[in-house]
Amino acid sequence: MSPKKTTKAATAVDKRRVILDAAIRVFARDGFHGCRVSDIANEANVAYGLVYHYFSSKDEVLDTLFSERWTLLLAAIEQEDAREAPVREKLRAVASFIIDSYSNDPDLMKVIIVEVTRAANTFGRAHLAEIRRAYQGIATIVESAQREGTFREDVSAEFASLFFYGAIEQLLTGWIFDEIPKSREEFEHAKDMVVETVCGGLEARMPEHA
Amino acid sequence: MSPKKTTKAATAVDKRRVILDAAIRVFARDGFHGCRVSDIANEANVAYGLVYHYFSSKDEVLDTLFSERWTLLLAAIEQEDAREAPVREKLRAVASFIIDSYSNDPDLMKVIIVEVTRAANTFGRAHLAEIRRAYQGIATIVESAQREGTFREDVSAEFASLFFYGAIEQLLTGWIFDEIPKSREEFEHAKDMVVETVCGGLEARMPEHA
DNA sequence: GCGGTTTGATTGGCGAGTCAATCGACTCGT
DNA sequence: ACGAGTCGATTGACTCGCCAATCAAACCGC
Repeated sequence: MSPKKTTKAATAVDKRRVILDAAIRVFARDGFHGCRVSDIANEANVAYGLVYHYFSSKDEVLDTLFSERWTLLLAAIEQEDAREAPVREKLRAVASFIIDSYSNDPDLMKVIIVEVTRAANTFGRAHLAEIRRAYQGIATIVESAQREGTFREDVSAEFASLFFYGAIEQLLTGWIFDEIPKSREEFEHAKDMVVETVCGGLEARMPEHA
Repeated sequence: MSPKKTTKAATAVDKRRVILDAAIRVFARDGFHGCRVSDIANEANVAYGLVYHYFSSKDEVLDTLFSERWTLLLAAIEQEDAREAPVREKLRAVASFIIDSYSNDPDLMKVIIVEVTRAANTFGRAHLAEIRRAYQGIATIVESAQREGTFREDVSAEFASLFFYGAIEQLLTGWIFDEIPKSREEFEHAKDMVVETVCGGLEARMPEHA
């Protein structure tokens, strides 16, 4: 099913990978609809037809890029979910994972967010289930915090997870469209701020009203 | 520049409007890229060419839909901004405006969010300035709350506004893709929860640490 | 010389945008 | 009143470029 160098090895590069990496750059630059398959082939220095040797369609290239990465995110969330630690720490780890993903590979994250996550009409539809799993993972983390009394219960875990994810996505969107500066420090600072804000809003208040 | 019925009036419907309304339905159903101009014309029961009589391109139809509505949002934000009232109330009004817009015209909001706001690559680019103005308006509201001590200052107004808007947008996205139930009560409840969560996280804490 | 890889010219269909022709409301001269 | 003339609104067949996808042939590595 999957290609590769079982025998090839050594000098031969994995062309499939080369194509995927080129696609990331092209999709990020021109958008999925704004580029031609030949642009991808060119960027990869590969013949047009080879793209179709490895992928059955232009869509499948995007699908693959998305799934590859999203799987990692899901794993990260599930791992935090299982861990024994304060909520803040868990959520901070999730925020950190997403933001680091962006800082390490802005193009890929741009493609995932702009072309898949947000374009849920066209593509997202196919990936809705995977996307939903991420929300649910976060919701699970929130729920356990509610159960142990750290988080208030009048904001449902489901909504809380949407807010949390939404805030982070908006952050990335800001970076993607150069609305806000991107530097190592900004990224770190941003993590603190999202977690502070959302967790702050979700934490159960001491009986201190007035 | 603008169309007619100065004399026409009465029976004559404003075809331009009919086309726009049809476009909302078609864009919402099939997506901007997934539909043909002829689909819009058909839905509007109007000849193909008429679309081009009123709009110079398919893009312009979408642009018009976006701007029409976004202008209202900006006005609402600016109005709240100017008003003398507690932050929570102002932000609640903004959240309310957006969520009500969705509940009154889900298709239009779907189009705006899915095809413009989030597709900032293609279209958003053109509307980035307008979109930014919304963020800035919200940020201004946050700033004034910081100045008067209601909101903490270690979460910048700029980021706070991103979180706030992001949370709301994610909410709409959830509704758009049927991830969460949509009923009058859900909408109201959702407003409370976003505002509670975000404002809760942004409010200055009483010197109560431990 | 066989099986998997790589090539790129070719094709087929599609859809945005054009345009020339018709329609019909309103004007105005008689 | 009436009809010829005007001009914007409306029509839909057609063009034209583009691009996803195919495919037959060349090209290895073993």
